[in-house]
Amino acid sequence: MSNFSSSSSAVATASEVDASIWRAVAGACVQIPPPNSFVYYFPQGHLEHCSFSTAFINSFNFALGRPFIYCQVLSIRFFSNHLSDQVFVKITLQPINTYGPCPVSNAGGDRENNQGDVVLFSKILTPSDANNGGGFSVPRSCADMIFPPLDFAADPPVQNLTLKDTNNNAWEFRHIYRGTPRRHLLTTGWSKFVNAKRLVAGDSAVFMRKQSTDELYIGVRRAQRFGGIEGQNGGEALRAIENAVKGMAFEVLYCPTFGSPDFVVKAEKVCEATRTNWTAGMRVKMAVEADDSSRLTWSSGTIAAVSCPNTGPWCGSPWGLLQMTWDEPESMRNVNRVSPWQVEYLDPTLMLNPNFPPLKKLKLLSYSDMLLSAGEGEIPFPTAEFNSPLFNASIQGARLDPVYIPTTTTTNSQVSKEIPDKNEGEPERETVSTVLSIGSSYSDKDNVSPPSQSSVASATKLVRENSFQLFGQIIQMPQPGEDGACCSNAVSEENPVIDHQLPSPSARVQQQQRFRRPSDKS
Amino acid sequence: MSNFSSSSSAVATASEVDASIWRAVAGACVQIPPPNSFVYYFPQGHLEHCSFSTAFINSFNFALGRPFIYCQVLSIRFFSNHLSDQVFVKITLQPINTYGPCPVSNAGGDRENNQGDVVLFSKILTPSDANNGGGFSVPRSCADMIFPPLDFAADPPVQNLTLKDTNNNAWEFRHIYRGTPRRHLLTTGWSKFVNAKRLVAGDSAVFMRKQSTDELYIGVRRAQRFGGIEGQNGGEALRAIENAVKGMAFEVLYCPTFGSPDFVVKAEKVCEATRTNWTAGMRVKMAVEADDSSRLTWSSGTIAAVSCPNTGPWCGSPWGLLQMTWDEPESMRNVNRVSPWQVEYLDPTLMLNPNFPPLKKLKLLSYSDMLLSAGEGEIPFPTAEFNSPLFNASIQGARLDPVYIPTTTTTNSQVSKEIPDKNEGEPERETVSTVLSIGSSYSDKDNVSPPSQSSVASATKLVRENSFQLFGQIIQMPQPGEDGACCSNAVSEENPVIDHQLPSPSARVQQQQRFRRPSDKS
DNA sequence: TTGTCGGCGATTCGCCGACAA
DNA sequence: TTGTCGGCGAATCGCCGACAA
Repeated sequence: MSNFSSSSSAVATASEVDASIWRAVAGACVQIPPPNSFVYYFPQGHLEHCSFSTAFINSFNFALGRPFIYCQVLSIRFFSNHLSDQVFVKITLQPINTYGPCPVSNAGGDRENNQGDVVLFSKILTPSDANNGGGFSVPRSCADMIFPPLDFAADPPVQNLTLKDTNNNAWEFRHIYRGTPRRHLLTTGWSKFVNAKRLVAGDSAVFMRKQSTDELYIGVRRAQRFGGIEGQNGGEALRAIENAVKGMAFEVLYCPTFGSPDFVVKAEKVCEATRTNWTAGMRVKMAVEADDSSRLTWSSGTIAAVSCPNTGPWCGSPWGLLQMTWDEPESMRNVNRVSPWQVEYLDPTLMLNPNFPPLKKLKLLSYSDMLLSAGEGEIPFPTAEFNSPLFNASIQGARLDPVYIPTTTTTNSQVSKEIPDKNEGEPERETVSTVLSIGSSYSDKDNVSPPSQSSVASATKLVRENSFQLFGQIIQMPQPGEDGACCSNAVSEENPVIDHQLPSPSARVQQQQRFRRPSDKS
Repeated sequence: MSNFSSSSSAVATASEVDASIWRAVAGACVQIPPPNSFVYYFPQGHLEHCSFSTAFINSFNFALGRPFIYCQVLSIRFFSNHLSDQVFVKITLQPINTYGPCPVSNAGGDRENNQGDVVLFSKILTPSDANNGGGFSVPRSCADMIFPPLDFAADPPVQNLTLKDTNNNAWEFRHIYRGTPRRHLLTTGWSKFVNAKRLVAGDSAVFMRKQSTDELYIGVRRAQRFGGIEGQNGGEALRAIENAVKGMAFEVLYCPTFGSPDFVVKAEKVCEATRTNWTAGMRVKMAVEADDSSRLTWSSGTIAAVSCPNTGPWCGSPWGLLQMTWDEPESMRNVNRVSPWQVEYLDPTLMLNPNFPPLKKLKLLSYSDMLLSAGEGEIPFPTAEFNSPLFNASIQGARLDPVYIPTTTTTNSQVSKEIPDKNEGEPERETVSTVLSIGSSYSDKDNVSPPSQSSVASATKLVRENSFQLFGQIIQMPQPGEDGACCSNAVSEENPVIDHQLPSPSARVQQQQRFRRPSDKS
């Protein structure tokens, strides 16, 4: 390879990973659309995922013609990076130019394969897990759910476990049940693992068991650190966009990371979410994972603003439409803006229901919170990757403080300063502080309590709005006095240049949704 | 910071670095054009430096209009990455639309500041340095040149040294002179440094001393590994190109790395280099650093092909014009293509002149003067940094003094490179007749007579100035006669000895002569 | 001159209950 | 139930000449 053609991908070498293991490690919040399903591809999100600067994203002219591209998923391949154990996925997409009706929601499409086969338990590493003593405190439920049962007749009960990581390397751990009071511990082998994977307190270990084969796996999730996402090479991303615009099949690469949402979204999710009249002040919730990944919890917040660029390449895009103020800002630190399909409207009438699931405040804030907060120093965290132990040798004398500080002044203490967002170079992003209507309201379907977008439906009818055409149209500030049925009228009748309709996931589709800019006559 | 505006640069946090320290760490082959000088900016090289894929680079339409942009340097700022200690530079450029004649060479422009103030010694870490025992074998010359003198009356002579890294962190090392036979060692503190910087065998440590203040510094150069260059964010690079095309000032970021040449080149170097009629079969040499960075040596090779795109955005660009076949492919592994200004034509008539390099010209120059003044005059500087081949545990006998002074009267050329060989025992001496050495061998300044630079300069002047249409013209591929007319004349007439009887520094096996006729036997 | 090795201390590492939280 | 601590072995780390290369 020549130095003039260094095409080394940022992903380096990687292994293909079993889909069910991949999903377990990626987390329940990550939904990868299945092959053959229909999706919207958001180049803007792709570029953000590749760490392109806001200035670049907002100003570069891609000659897109539209801020999203309707596609069919051709193939999905799951991977794990050899160096970091970071999981990522390669999705091949085929742009579809025929905008037919919304594809019918494929029931169970999200869980098309035997995901239920994998039992998992994840734990955020405590300082004791990561630094001290070389052992790992196994939560009881983890031992019960994942590990083979111990022979409790023995004294102490002990066994050796062999777990495979996502790159199919085997790791041996000594699992013992001892102490007073008794508890499960991983001892011998754990320290090697921690050092080899460069884990620090705040990272997570994901223990998994395939029920069909009783094989054990261990995955790694890293806490948010500096250094950014190792996503697709920027050039490859631009190539992908180029191909997408031409209508050619293209490949994208997505690394699930907290705060970096997927930019390939099931079409029906987009359709459904953009029907809601999102307005500032609305209460919404967003699914986040519980600490042990066993279930989803909700993080609630208020829409601070609904803003959408009215010029530039992303004119009219719903991507990142909602600026949020979260009830627990610490745990949602990097999630200031979300797209409509990521959240769910909270009906105030339901909110008052005492049966509404109360928020779990405590756990989510524990380690990740400390890791990301700037001020207090309760726990000496090695936050900078620079300080994470690479070799055993480096941490000598560091029982409590693995951070080696050079002898004099060092600036490593600048843990995680929150970087102010200058919004430099950002084009006119119109902030609509009052009321916006996107699309029309509709009502049907009864509310269901489990995490489902469908609950939006019943809630939406309470919001009545003026005409706001979502995609590409200049946003009109609605008049507070106007209320009522103007919405559907305005959109469906005022605009003669409706060449494509937003595909709707079900037969209840209405004709008001416009996905194309009037000026974009294809 | 929002997840929708993650503008974190790939460079993360960094410190500004003193220019002279920066240059020492970057290496003598890296020439940063001084402020106010005139340069050519090569977007193609910039994209390659940012690890854009070849496919992207060759196909993306930048609407450049030209494959290079004439600019004036507005400002230069030197940095060091906090995490990797990697040095990089930010250059602000102002495109100049008036294409006047080639700017006159600004004498001394390369050495605008007090670079001679810094004495340096670099050493490639052996496995013992990096892994075993936690100590570092200090080459004698390093101790003599860089460290404060020990009190040799003590037993053992010992002192504590405080060195600052490029991020201004201080590191303490115990420097002791002990063992039988006596030698300099760094013991306590070294292991911490190695682990903190994540150094491995094959990486280099650069020891420096500012003569004016007697301050000590230590820098790090990493061996080539996978993972690629952490250059500018791809988006920022594209922004830069966009601005450049518009004629607006723009900023580029360059990380010196072996095999990734600078894409901001002094205008006169480009002009001069592109005057030559480059043809396949030509013999050229390229300056590379010696192991200890004390001087430059030359790597010679043959132009395998001269190729230039005649379509696309880079039509007619001289960037990467020359495809090379190096005499020592191992050390030039990632340098398959070079640009004309990186190499120097080897005129066969001069090469074979027995009086060619008067070896005693530079003997009065100090160590650092050699290194830092090497770019003086007409010597074209390459932008590649020399790194030794990767180490593995079995490599034996990596030397720091590869210069062997021929003992016969025909001291017309220097033997230069020593390639560590996997075979145990004697490393093979690669004797390359075309290799010149600039600067002196260390320590015995009075005994060694390095070749003068003037001889090199004279060689340059003999490069014939045929009409090579540089800018935008399709390059004609000359018909290279196997040997070229001038070559055969020169060889037979001047000095056939070189080809067949190069003086060998010792009784060691003489390796194949790579100049012109490899099949010749000794 | 200097890279590697075997040797031997001194120093961690890493396993263990004991405690609370 | 489980995070952290002090304690104590035991296994490294790391300093040292001794050798060659």
